[in-house]
Amino acid sequence: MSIRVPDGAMTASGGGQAVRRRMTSRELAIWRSLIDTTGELRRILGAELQESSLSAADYQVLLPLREAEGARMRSSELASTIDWERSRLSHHLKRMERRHLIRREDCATDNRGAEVVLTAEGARVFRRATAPHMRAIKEHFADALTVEQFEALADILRALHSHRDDLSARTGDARP
Amino acid sequence: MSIRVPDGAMTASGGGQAVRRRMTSRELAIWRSLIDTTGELRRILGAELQESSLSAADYQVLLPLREAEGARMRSSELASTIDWERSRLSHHLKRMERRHLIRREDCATDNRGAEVVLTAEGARVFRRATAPHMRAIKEHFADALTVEQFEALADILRALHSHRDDLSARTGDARP
DNA sequence: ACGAAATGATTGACGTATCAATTATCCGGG
DNA sequence: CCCGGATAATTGATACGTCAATCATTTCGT
Repeated sequence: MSIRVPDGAMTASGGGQAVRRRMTSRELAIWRSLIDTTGELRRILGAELQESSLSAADYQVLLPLREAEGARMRSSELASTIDWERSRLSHHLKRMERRHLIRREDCATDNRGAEVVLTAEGARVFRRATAPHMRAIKEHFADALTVEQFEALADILRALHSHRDDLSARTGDARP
Repeated sequence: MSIRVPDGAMTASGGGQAVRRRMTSRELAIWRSLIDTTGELRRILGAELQESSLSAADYQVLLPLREAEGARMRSSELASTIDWERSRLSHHLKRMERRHLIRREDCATDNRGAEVVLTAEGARVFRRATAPHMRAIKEHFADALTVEQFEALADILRALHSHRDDLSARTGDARP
């Protein structure tokens, strides 16, 4: 295994024109492994969080809410902070409100708007979930890698980001 | 690139005892970036596949089915091939059958069993989806990385795998 | 000041994922 | 032979994500 790749020219991230060579089966295998592995990590971490009666989605919502001034945020601001579609957030807040983790109030300065407020219950559940969640991330992810691997991964993620930016700049489709 | 690793003590993957140090905020940030980035890639690739009227899940099911002898497989074999829970597969097959992508037949040698059969329609849709899907993976993923980054990523995924194996060996919980 | 376009947020429909429970069949020990 | 446990697969309940459509309010151009 491990084929010598001619590396025809450039790999985007800074390069100009499109890349012509075909994807190798090794690259494809790495892609699949990446998707499978991160998928499994998601699943495991989600299951661990569940023991604190929170889903990964709940956690994502509660995290910025907890940091916010007065533990409250405009719904749309929250959506853009965690990069969710508005409707997704709306559905999710409904479920979280039913469980008394958050509360929705009308916004004083804009009658269309809604404010999401962290409840005492929500804060309590979140606080209890944090340490075990961090421990789980450490156990299943951070403890697996060397310092060098972390740096390499950060580099790879940077490359993927800037590639994505290049692509959306080229086609001019920033998704709302 | 390719740094000599001092291998200070252990980073699980082969090491014995637990690691005591806390997770750094940088490691946490890399974790979040990994999850976000792969999540977005999933989303993008899923949306692209949709244009061929397939979901990512459909594709995962159809891929091994297409390779199989006679384009048919025992349901449980399919499940373990793609590492899905049986009930997940069952639900999904019901939906795919409704769309005439697959068909279910009784198994001749085991009356409990079911065989999943790829239909002509299923084969056709899958065939048409393949090339655009590969192109999308290349465009959004493979084209972003250098050869060195691919090798580093493969190495990282290997480390995560063997770490997971260590963990489940230690706690003896192979998930069924 | 008025009406059209933009904005903030919600809803309904549908597909998908997970868990627990259920049904039907197979198989091996007594 | 037959009974109990293992195995194959499905079902129902519930939570989650996406899309398109909707509704109310605000903003802006003229």
